[in-house]
Amino acid sequence: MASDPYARPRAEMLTIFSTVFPEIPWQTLKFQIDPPRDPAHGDLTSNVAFVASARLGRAPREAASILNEALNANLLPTSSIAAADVAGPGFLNITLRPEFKQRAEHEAIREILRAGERCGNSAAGGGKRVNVEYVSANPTGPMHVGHCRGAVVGDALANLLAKAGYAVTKEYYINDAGAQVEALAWAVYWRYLQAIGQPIGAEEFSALVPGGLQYRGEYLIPVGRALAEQYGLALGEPEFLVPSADALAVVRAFAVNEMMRSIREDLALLGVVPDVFSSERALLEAGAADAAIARLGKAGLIYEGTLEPPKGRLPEDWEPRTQTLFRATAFGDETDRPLRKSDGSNTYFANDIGYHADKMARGAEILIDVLGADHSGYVRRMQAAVAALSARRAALEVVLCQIVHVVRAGRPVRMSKRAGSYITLRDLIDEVGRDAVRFTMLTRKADAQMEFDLDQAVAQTRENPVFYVQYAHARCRSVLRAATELLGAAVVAEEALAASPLEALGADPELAVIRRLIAFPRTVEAAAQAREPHRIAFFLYDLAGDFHILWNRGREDSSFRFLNPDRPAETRARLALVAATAAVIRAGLAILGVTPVEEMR
RNA sequence: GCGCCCUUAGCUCAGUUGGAUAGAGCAACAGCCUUCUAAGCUGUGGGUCGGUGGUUCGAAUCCACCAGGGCGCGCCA
Repeated sequence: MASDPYARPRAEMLTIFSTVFPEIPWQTLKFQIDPPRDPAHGDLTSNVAFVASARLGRAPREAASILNEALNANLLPTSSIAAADVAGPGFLNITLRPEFKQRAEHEAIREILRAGERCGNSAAGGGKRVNVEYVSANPTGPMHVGHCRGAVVGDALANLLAKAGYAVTKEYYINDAGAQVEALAWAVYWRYLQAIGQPIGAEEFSALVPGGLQYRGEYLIPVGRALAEQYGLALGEPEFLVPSADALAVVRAFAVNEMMRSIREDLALLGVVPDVFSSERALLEAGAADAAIARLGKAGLIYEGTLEPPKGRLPEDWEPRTQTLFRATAFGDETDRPLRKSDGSNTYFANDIGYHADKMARGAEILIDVLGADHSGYVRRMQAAVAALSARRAALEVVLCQIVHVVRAGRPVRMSKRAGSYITLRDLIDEVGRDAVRFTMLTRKADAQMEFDLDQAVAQTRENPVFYVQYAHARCRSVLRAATELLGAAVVAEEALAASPLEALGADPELAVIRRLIAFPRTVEAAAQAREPHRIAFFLYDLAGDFHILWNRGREDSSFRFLNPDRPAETRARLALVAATAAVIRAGLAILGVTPVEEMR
C-alpha cells in the first residue's frame, strides 16, 4: 500500500496549530495541504487560512499571517518543514527541508520499485463490496460500437475500484426474459425453416409473428443451421410455419445461448471478462422479482392507480389505465412507476428491481450501473427502488455513457442497423486493435459525447494518446534493456534499483517526473472516488509527456543520458527513475486494461 | 411542454470535487538527430470558460434564470 510522502509535514502543521490555537477544532476543519499545481508555489501549499479565517475572526490574508508566524515560530530543528510563506490572497506555501524532501521523493521511488505493478494500490475503499454492472447488451445480436464504451468504462472503473481497495464484482445482466428475446426466437425460427428446406419469405412470415418479424440480419443464419443440425425437423413439425410454444421455447433458449457465446467472445476480445453473468429469466423463475415487489408491498409502496398523462405531449392513443404502481415519488422520482403491463406480466423495471435486490442480497454494499445515455430517464426510478428496498441504506450509483460517433478522416462512419452497415465491436477491434479501442474510449469523460476517430486511434504520433503512452513505456524498457547489456541483469532488477543510491537525481525534468510519480496514488484514489477512470488515461498521458521531455534532454545534453558508464551511481539512480516510470505506466495501463508494449520499431 | 446531461483557444478535449496568471493535442510559424527509439523534443502566437444575475475572501467549478446541442418522457428494453 502506498504511504503518503507528505503525511509528516501535515501532521507537524496540525500539531503546531493545535498547540497555539487549542480553541480551534483543526481536526474537523476541511482544509488541504497538497503539492501545488505550480512548483513556484512551494513544495506544499495550504488553504488553511481561508478555512480557518472565520474561526480566527480575521480576513484570510491576516489569518494567513497569523498562522504563518505561529508556524515559523514553532518549527523544530528536526521538523520536515523548513519555512512557510504567505502568498497570494492567503495561501500558506511551505518549503520542506531539502533532506526531508529528498528522502520522501527517494522513498516514493523505492516504494514504486518494490511494489512493481501493485504500486498505487490503496486501501481507501476499505474492502467495501461494490458490484459494477456493465455492458448488459441484449442477447439479440452481435455487440456493436454502441455497447463498447459502456463495456470499457465499466471494466476500467471496476479495475480502478479494485485498485483503490474495494472488493469488486464485475457483472453482466442477461436480458433474456422480455419481448426482445421472444422476437429473437421467432427470427431464429425463421432461419431454421430456411435451414431445413422450408423457406418462407420475410414478409409472409412476418405476418405470422406477433409484433412482426424483427431481427432480419444475416447473423442469425448460422444459428438457424445449427438448430437444424441439432434438432432436425423436430421443431417444425407438423405445420412448419408457426412453432409450438414448446418448440419456440427451445429455439429461444438455443438462440440466447448462441448470442451469449458470441457476446462473450467479443467481450473477451476486448479484454472484458465479467465475474458473474446474471440471467433475468433465471431470477424471474426463482421468484426474485415477486419477492422484491412483495417487500415493497409490505412497506406500503405498491398500489393500484392511474398515472397522469405526460405533460405537453399527449400520445395519440393515450387513455387512463389502472396499473400496479411503485411509489417512486417517495424516493425522489417525479412520478410513480408501473410494475405490470396490461397483460399482467412484469415490466422490465419490475424484473430489474428483483435483480438489484438480488445484488444486494449477495452482499453488494455499493451498486453501480454503467448505462447508455438513452437510459437516463430510467435512473431515478431504479435509484428510488434501491433506496426503498434497502430502507435508504444502499444507494445505486449510475454512470451514464454518452454516444460515440465513429469517424474516419473527420467524416462520420454511419452505423445504422437498418442500413445493415453498422460497425460491430469485432470490426472495430480488427481495425484498430484492442488496446487502442480501450484507451481511446477512456480519453473522454463518460458523460460527454465523443468522436472515435479510426485514423487517430492507429496514428503513431503524439495526438494518439495510446501510442504516446505506449511509446514512453517502450522507451523505458529500451533503456533498461540497454542497461542490462551494459551492467548485467542483477543491477537492473527492480529490487536492486530500489536499493540504489538516488542522490544524483535532482534536475528539473527529473523532478517533474518524480512529482508525477508521487501523484499516482492520489490520482487513483481521486479517480476511484469520482468513479472516473478517464482520469487515469490523462494521468498516463501527462506522465508520458514528462518522460519524453526527460528523454530528449539526454539528446540535447549528453550529461542527461540515462546510461553513463563513467558515473555508475548516477546511472543507477536514473535507471531507478526509469524503472519506476515504467512500473507506474504499467500499473496505470492495467487499470485501463491496456497491454504495455515492450518495444516499438 | 417537462426531466437529465453537455457548452472552455479556429478544431478535439482536460481542468486534482471552490483556490493563485484557465491547461494539453491538432492546425500555423521557427528550431533540435555521429549517442539509451526524432513515432520524439523546444519555442512563438491564440480565451468576455455560451449569456446574465447571485452565494463566497475567492467561481470554468455551487445556485437561479435565459440561449444553443444531445438523450429521455404510461404496457420497449
